[in-house]
Amino acid sequence: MTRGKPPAPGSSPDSVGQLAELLVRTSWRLRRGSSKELAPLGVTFGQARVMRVLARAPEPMRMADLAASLEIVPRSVTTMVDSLEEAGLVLREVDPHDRRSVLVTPTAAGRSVLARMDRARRASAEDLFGRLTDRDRTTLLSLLVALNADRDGATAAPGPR
Amino acid sequence: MTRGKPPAPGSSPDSVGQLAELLVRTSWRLRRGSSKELAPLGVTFGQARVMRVLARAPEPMRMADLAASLEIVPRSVTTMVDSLEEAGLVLREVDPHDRRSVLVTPTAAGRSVLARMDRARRASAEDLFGRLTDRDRTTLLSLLVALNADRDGATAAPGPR
DNA sequence: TATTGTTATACTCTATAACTATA
DNA sequence: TATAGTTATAGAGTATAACAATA
Repeated sequence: MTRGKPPAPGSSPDSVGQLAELLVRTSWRLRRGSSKELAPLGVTFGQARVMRVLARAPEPMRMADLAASLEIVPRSVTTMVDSLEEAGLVLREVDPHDRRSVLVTPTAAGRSVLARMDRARRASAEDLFGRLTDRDRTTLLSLLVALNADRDGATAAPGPR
Repeated sequence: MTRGKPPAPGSSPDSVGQLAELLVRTSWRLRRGSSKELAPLGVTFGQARVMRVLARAPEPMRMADLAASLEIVPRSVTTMVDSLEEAGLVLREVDPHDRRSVLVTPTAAGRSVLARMDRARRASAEDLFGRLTDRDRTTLLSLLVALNADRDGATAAPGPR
């Protein structure tokens, strides 16, 4: 279990513990802030994430791919897409190539709301990250990328194991 | 809305958006990993956080202080302490100085389980942060501290506003 | 048989509001 | 009146298992 140099016996008493606590706390703040800004638009944080992924995809996405992309279980996507569909922001279609699959596409209304959602999301993110210098933000970004590196390929989705 | 230099027109298309997404994703991974390691001990992630805060406090804590310290609403603490009390890990006592308040203390059993919880929590954190060098971890820590800085005093608890 | 998405069910965490008991 | 903690209620998100339709 001796990786790089984590278990250095007496150096840092609980450095990773502190990191973990701060990371969770910061993320939670961000989520809370975003939720508050997104509420007037009638979408939740999770639904906004779905829309963002859909907007970036060049083609309609299958439910399973959406789940993998969001790193959540497929069941969770069902509920989110249900809500988005009810709100008229996305469209569910059967994949003609594989009739088991469902393809999700943003509607015109969805694309129109998306801009406002992005602005709301960005406003709350800016509110948090705005207090860092450009350089610090770049550093933070690269550290987060490093933390997520190996896994993106291997353990993208939680999956029932 | 012009803060430091966030809205620099064409520099970073969606740097804060990326940061936000990665932060949430990383935190979620950490939480999922910790939950898995804590499950055999019969405690949830939130309950483990409560125990950690209690263990660090020099004296028994009131429910309200616990809530503020965890940045959650008092109501949420009630459920967590309920579970911990049922499991015999903490004790609820009426504050003799103010009989409206409830003081929470870890029991002997609680303190004994706490070591194992900390080990479980740390194992999953190490699993994530272990891939960073000591220097990078220090950098990340200071960035996270900076992100949480001003607020600690001002908006510690979400509070009903 | 395996896979896709769903229904069914349950749990954690959160939030708001109303209530009780103290102060 | 105000505060501390609770009950009551509701909603978001997650997980697991079982099922129907399709491959």
